[in-house]
Amino acid sequence: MLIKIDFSSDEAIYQQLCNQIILGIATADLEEGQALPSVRQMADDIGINMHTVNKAYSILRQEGFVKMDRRRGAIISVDVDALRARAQLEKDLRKLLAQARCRNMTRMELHRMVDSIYDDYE
Amino acid sequence: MLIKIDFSSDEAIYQQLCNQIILGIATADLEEGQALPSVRQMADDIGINMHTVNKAYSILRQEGFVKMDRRRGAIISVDVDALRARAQLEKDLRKLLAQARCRNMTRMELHRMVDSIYDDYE
DNA sequence: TCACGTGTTATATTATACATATAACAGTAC
DNA sequence: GTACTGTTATATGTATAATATAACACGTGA
Repeated sequence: MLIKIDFSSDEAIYQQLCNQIILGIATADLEEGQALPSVRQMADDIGINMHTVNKAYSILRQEGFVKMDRRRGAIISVDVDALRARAQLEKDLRKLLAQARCRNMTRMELHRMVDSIYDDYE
Repeated sequence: MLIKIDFSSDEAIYQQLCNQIILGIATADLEEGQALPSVRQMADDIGINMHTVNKAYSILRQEGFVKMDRRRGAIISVDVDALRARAQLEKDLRKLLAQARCRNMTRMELHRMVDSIYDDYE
Protein backbone atom coordinates (compact mmCIF):
# COMPACT_ATOMS: atom_id res chain seq x y z
CA MET A 1 0.00 0.00 0.00
CA LEU A 2 1.61 3.21 -1.20
CA ILE A 3 0.99 6.28 0.93
CA LYS A 4 1.59 9.71 -0.56
CA ILE A 5 1.60 12.76 1.69
CA ASP A 6 1.31 16.30 0.35
CA PHE A 7 3.37 18.35 2.78
CA SER A 8 2.24 21.62 1.21
CA SER A 9 -1.42 20.77 1.69
CA ASP A 10 -3.49 22.58 4.28
CA GLU A 11 -4.89 19.20 5.30
CA ALA A 12 -3.17 17.73 8.36
CA ILE A 13 -0.75 14.86 7.74
CA TYR A 14 -2.57 12.49 10.09
CA GLN A 15 -5.82 13.32 8.27
CA GLN A 16 -4.32 12.59 4.85
CA LEU A 17 -3.03 9.30 6.22
CA CYS A 18 -6.47 8.35 7.57
CA ASN A 19 -8.16 9.23 4.28
CA GLN A 20 -5.76 7.17 2.20
CA ILE A 21 -6.13 4.12 4.41
CA ILE A 22 -9.93 4.40 4.28
CA LEU A 23 -9.68 4.73 0.50
CA GLY A 24 -7.47 1.65 0.48
CA ILE A 25 -10.14 -0.30 2.33
CA ALA A 26 -12.86 0.96 -0.01
CA THR A 27 -10.90 -0.11 -3.09
CA ALA A 28 -10.09 -3.50 -1.49
CA ASP A 29 -6.43 -2.59 -1.70
CA LEU A 30 -6.45 -3.23 2.04
CA GLU A 31 -8.39 -6.31 3.10
CA GLU A 32 -10.04 -7.41 6.33
CA GLY A 33 -7.50 -8.98 8.67
CA GLN A 34 -4.52 -7.44 6.94
CA ALA A 35 -1.93 -5.76 9.17
CA LEU A 36 -0.83 -2.18 8.57
CA PRO A 37 2.87 -1.35 8.90
CA SER A 38 3.87 -0.58 12.49
CA VAL A 39 3.76 3.05 13.55
CA ARG A 40 7.55 3.21 13.41
CA GLN A 41 7.78 1.51 10.02
CA MET A 42 5.07 3.65 8.46
CA ALA A 43 6.66 6.79 9.91
CA ASP A 44 10.02 5.84 8.41
CA ASP A 45 8.48 4.95 5.04
CA ILE A 46 6.82 8.31 4.51
CA GLY A 47 9.31 10.41 6.46
CA ILE A 48 7.15 11.66 9.29
CA ASN A 49 7.07 11.28 13.05
CA MET A 50 5.92 8.12 14.81
CA HIS A 51 3.36 10.04 16.86
CA THR A 52 1.68 11.42 13.77
CA VAL A 53 1.12 7.88 12.51
CA ASN A 54 -0.01 6.83 15.97
CA LYS A 55 -2.60 9.59 15.96
CA ALA A 56 -3.95 8.42 12.61
CA TYR A 57 -4.14 4.79 13.80
CA SER A 58 -5.90 5.85 17.00
CA ILE A 59 -8.54 7.71 15.03
CA LEU A 60 -9.01 4.79 12.66
CA ARG A 61 -9.54 2.53 15.65
CA GLN A 62 -11.96 4.97 17.24
CA GLU A 63 -13.97 5.21 14.03
CA GLY A 64 -14.07 1.45 13.59
CA PHE A 65 -11.71 0.81 10.69
CA VAL A 66 -8.96 -1.11 12.49
CA LYS A 67 -8.42 -3.05 15.71
CA MET A 68 -5.24 -3.16 17.69
CA ASP A 69 -3.42 -6.43 18.30
CA ARG A 70 -0.57 -6.49 20.79
CA ARG A 71 1.26 -8.97 18.61
CA ARG A 72 0.60 -7.74 15.09
CA GLY A 73 -0.16 -4.05 15.48
CA ALA A 74 -3.05 -2.40 13.62
CA ILE A 75 -5.32 -4.86 11.81
CA ILE A 76 -7.95 -3.86 9.25
CA SER A 77 -11.31 -4.65 10.86
CA VAL A 78 -14.24 -2.59 9.65
CA ASP A 79 -17.21 -2.07 11.92
CA VAL A 80 -19.88 -1.92 9.23
CA ASP A 81 -22.62 -0.89 11.63
CA ALA A 82 -20.83 2.00 13.32
CA LEU A 83 -23.87 4.18 14.01
CA ARG A 84 -22.03 7.41 14.79
CA ALA A 85 -20.12 7.05 11.56
CA ARG A 86 -23.30 6.79 9.48
CA ALA A 87 -24.85 9.75 11.22
CA GLN A 88 -21.73 11.85 10.73
CA LEU A 89 -21.58 10.74 7.12
CA GLU A 90 -25.06 12.08 6.46
CA LYS A 91 -24.19 15.40 8.11
CA ASP A 92 -21.11 15.74 5.93
CA LEU A 93 -23.08 14.83 2.82
CA ARG A 94 -25.63 17.48 3.72
CA LYS A 95 -22.93 20.15 3.81
CA LEU A 96 -21.52 18.95 0.52
CA LEU A 97 -24.88 18.90 -1.23
CA ALA A 98 -25.68 22.43 -0.08
CA GLN A 99 -22.61 23.51 -2.06
CA ALA A 100 -23.57 21.31 -5.00
CA ARG A 101 -27.03 22.85 -5.01
CA CYS A 102 -25.53 26.35 -5.07
CA ARG A 103 -23.54 25.32 -8.15
CA ASN A 104 -26.79 24.24 -9.83
CA MET A 105 -25.86 20.59 -9.86
CA THR A 106 -28.85 18.31 -10.45
CA ARG A 107 -29.75 15.07 -8.69
CA MET A 108 -28.89 13.22 -11.86
CA GLU A 109 -25.42 14.75 -12.06
CA LEU A 110 -24.81 13.71 -8.48
CA HIS A 111 -26.12 10.20 -9.09
CA ARG A 112 -23.75 9.90 -12.01
CA MET A 113 -20.86 11.19 -9.89
CA VAL A 114 -21.65 8.70 -7.14
CA ASP A 115 -21.81 5.85 -9.66
CA SER A 116 -18.60 6.97 -11.30
CA ILE A 117 -16.73 6.95 -7.99
CA TYR A 118 -18.27 3.65 -6.95
CA ASP A 119 -17.13 2.10 -10.23
CA ASP A 120 -13.58 2.39 -8.93
CA TYR A 121 -14.47 0.11 -6.05
CA GLU A 122 -15.34 -2.86 -8.26
CA MET B 1 -31.77 34.32 8.58
CA LEU B 2 -31.16 32.66 11.93
CA ILE B 3 -27.58 31.59 12.62
CA LYS B 4 -26.92 29.05 15.35
CA ILE B 5 -23.37 28.42 16.52
CA ASP B 6 -22.38 25.38 18.58
CA PHE B 7 -19.55 26.66 20.77
CA SER B 8 -18.77 23.18 22.06
CA SER B 9 -18.32 21.82 18.55
CA ASP B 10 -14.88 20.91 17.29
CA GLU B 11 -15.76 22.68 14.04
CA ALA B 12 -14.40 26.24 13.85
CA ILE B 13 -16.93 29.03 14.34
CA TYR B 14 -16.10 30.69 11.01
CA GLN B 15 -16.59 27.32 9.32
CA GLN B 16 -19.99 26.78 10.93
CA LEU B 17 -20.98 30.26 9.82
CA CYS B 18 -19.89 29.57 6.22
CA ASN B 19 -21.78 26.27 6.16
CA GLN B 20 -25.00 27.79 7.42
CA ILE B 21 -24.92 30.62 4.92
CA ILE B 22 -24.26 28.17 2.08
CA LEU B 23 -27.15 26.07 3.35
CA GLY B 24 -29.27 29.21 3.42
CA ILE B 25 -28.49 29.84 -0.24
CA ALA B 26 -29.23 26.22 -1.14
CA THR B 27 -32.62 26.34 0.55
CA ALA B 28 -33.41 29.71 -1.05
CA ASP B 29 -33.63 31.20 2.42
CA LEU B 30 -30.99 33.60 1.16
CA GLU B 31 -31.59 34.92 -2.33
CA GLU B 32 -29.37 36.38 -5.03
CA GLY B 33 -28.77 40.08 -4.42
CA GLN B 34 -29.74 39.94 -0.79
CA ALA B 35 -27.37 41.63 1.68
CA LEU B 36 -25.98 39.79 4.67
CA PRO B 37 -25.80 41.64 8.01
CA SER B 38 -22.61 43.68 8.37
CA VAL B 39 -19.67 41.95 10.03
CA ARG B 40 -20.24 44.01 13.16
CA GLN B 41 -23.99 43.37 13.23
CA MET B 42 -23.64 39.63 12.63
CA ALA B 43 -20.92 39.44 15.30
CA ASP B 44 -23.20 41.17 17.78
CA ASP B 45 -26.18 39.01 16.87
CA ILE B 46 -24.46 35.71 17.53
CA GLY B 47 -22.07 36.93 20.22
CA ILE B 48 -18.73 36.44 18.50
CA ASN B 49 -15.89 38.64 17.33
CA MET B 50 -16.09 40.83 14.25
CA HIS B 51 -12.95 39.27 12.79
CA THR B 52 -14.41 35.80 12.95
CA VAL B 53 -17.36 36.96 10.84
CA ASN B 54 -14.99 38.80 8.53
CA LYS B 55 -13.03 35.60 7.98
CA ALA B 56 -16.19 33.73 7.08
CA TYR B 57 -17.28 36.45 4.63
CA SER B 58 -13.82 36.53 3.03
CA ILE B 59 -13.94 32.79 2.43
CA LEU B 60 -17.46 33.00 1.01
CA ARG B 61 -16.24 35.68 -1.37
CA GLN B 62 -13.19 33.67 -2.34
CA GLU B 63 -15.34 30.61 -3.05
CA GLY B 64 -17.83 32.60 -5.10
CA PHE B 65 -20.88 32.79 -2.86
CA VAL B 66 -20.96 36.53 -2.17
CA LYS B 67 -19.57 39.75 -3.57
CA MET B 68 -18.50 42.74 -1.56
CA ASP B 69 -20.16 46.12 -2.05
CA ARG B 70 -18.62 49.15 -0.37
CA ARG B 71 -22.06 50.54 0.22
CA ARG B 72 -24.13 47.51 1.18
CA GLY B 73 -21.58 45.03 2.54
CA ALA B 74 -21.70 41.36 1.57
CA ILE B 75 -24.21 40.55 -1.16
CA ILE B 76 -25.29 37.04 -2.10
CA SER B 77 -23.94 36.42 -5.59
CA VAL B 78 -23.28 32.82 -6.52
CA ASP B 79 -20.70 32.02 -9.15
CA VAL B 80 -22.36 28.90 -10.54
CA ASP B 81 -19.40 28.01 -12.75
CA ALA B 82 -16.64 28.25 -10.14
CA LEU B 83 -14.35 25.58 -11.50
CA ARG B 84 -12.16 25.13 -8.44
CA ALA B 85 -15.28 24.69 -6.35
CA ARG B 86 -16.57 21.85 -8.52
CA ALA B 87 -13.22 20.12 -8.52
CA GLN B 88 -12.91 20.42 -4.75
CA LEU B 89 -16.46 19.20 -4.39
CA GLU B 90 -15.66 16.01 -6.26
CA LYS B 91 -12.56 15.43 -4.11
CA ASP B 92 -14.60 15.83 -0.94
CA LEU B 93 -17.28 13.52 -2.28
CA ARG B 94 -14.62 10.95 -3.07
CA LYS B 95 -13.44 10.96 0.56
CA LEU B 96 -16.99 10.69 1.79
CA LEU B 97 -17.87 7.80 -0.50
CA ALA B 98 -14.78 5.85 0.51
CA GLN B 99 -16.20 5.89 4.04
CA ALA B 100 -19.68 5.03 2.77
CA ARG B 101 -18.27 2.10 0.85
CA CYS B 102 -16.50 0.81 3.98
CA ARG B 103 -19.87 0.90 5.76
CA ASN B 104 -21.33 -1.26 2.98
CA MET B 105 -23.62 1.46 1.70
CA THR B 106 -24.94 0.76 -1.80
CA ARG B 107 -25.26 3.15 -4.72
CA MET B 108 -29.00 2.99 -4.30
CA GLU B 109 -28.85 3.98 -0.64
CA LEU B 110 -26.69 6.95 -1.59
CA HIS B 111 -29.00 7.95 -4.42
CA ARG B 112 -31.90 7.89 -1.99
CA MET B 113 -29.92 9.95 0.51
CA VAL B 114 -29.04 12.52 -2.16
CA ASP B 115 -32.68 12.74 -3.25
CA SER B 116 -33.87 13.03 0.32
CA ILE B 117 -31.53 15.94 1.01
CA TYR B 118 -32.36 17.61 -2.30
CA ASP B 119 -36.06 17.38 -1.47
CA ASP B 120 -35.45 19.99 1.22
CA TYR B 121 -34.31 22.45 -1.44
CA GLU B 122 -37.66 22.49 -3.25
C1' DT C 1 15.81 -15.74 30.37
C1' DC C 2 16.70 -12.30 27.08
C1' DA C 3 16.46 -9.55 23.05
C1' DC C 4 13.18 -7.68 19.85
C1' DG C 5 9.10 -5.68 17.95
C1' DT C 6 4.31 -4.26 19.04
C1' DG C 7 1.27 -0.03 20.69
C1' DT C 8 1.03 3.30 24.53
C1' DT C 9 2.18 7.03 27.48
C1' DA C 10 4.78 11.06 29.25
C1' DT C 11 7.12 15.35 28.64
C1' DA C 12 8.89 19.09 26.01
C1' DT C 13 9.44 22.24 21.98
C1' DT C 14 8.29 24.65 17.79
C1' DA C 15 4.97 26.24 14.56
C1' DT C 16 0.50 27.23 13.05
C1' DA C 17 -4.46 28.18 13.44
C1' DC C 18 -8.54 29.98 16.04
C1' DA C 19 -10.74 33.56 18.44
C1' DT C 20 -10.45 37.51 20.79
C1' DA C 21 -9.41 42.69 21.59
C1' DT C 22 -8.33 47.44 20.37
C1' DA C 23 -7.39 50.57 16.93
C1' DA C 24 -7.12 52.82 12.70
C1' DC C 25 -7.98 53.35 7.59
C1' DA C 26 -10.54 54.06 3.00
C1' DG C 27 -14.47 54.36 0.76
C1' DT C 28 -19.83 55.48 0.32
C1' DA C 29 -24.26 57.66 1.71
C1' DC C 30 -27.05 61.22 3.84
C1' DG D 1 -19.22 66.12 9.16
C1' DT D 2 -21.39 61.89 10.68
C1' DA D 3 -22.38 57.25 10.24
C1' DC D 4 -22.03 53.13 8.12
C1' DT D 5 -19.50 49.69 5.16
C1' DG D 6 -15.25 46.22 4.62
C1' DT D 7 -10.23 46.15 5.40
C1' DT D 8 -5.90 46.13 7.67
C1' DA D 9 -2.60 46.11 11.54
C1' DT D 10 -0.99 44.54 15.94
C1' DA D 11 -1.27 41.91 20.06
C1' DT D 12 -2.79 38.16 23.27
C1' DG D 13 -4.43 33.65 24.95
C1' DT D 14 -5.70 29.17 23.74
C1' DA D 15 -5.70 25.00 21.11
C1' DT D 16 -3.95 21.92 17.70
C1' DA D 17 -0.27 19.86 14.69
C1' DA D 18 4.10 17.90 14.27
C1' DT D 19 8.30 17.02 16.00
C1' DA D 20 11.80 14.82 19.44
C1' DT D 21 13.42 11.85 23.18
C1' DA D 22 12.38 8.56 26.45
C1' DA D 23 10.29 5.04 28.89
C1' DC D 24 6.65 1.41 29.71
C1' DA D 25 3.75 -3.08 29.23
C1' DC D 26 2.84 -6.90 26.44
C1' DG D 27 3.77 -10.84 23.29
C1' DT D 28 6.99 -13.61 20.40
C1' DG D 29 10.67 -16.47 19.54
C1' DA D 30 15.56 -17.65 19.87
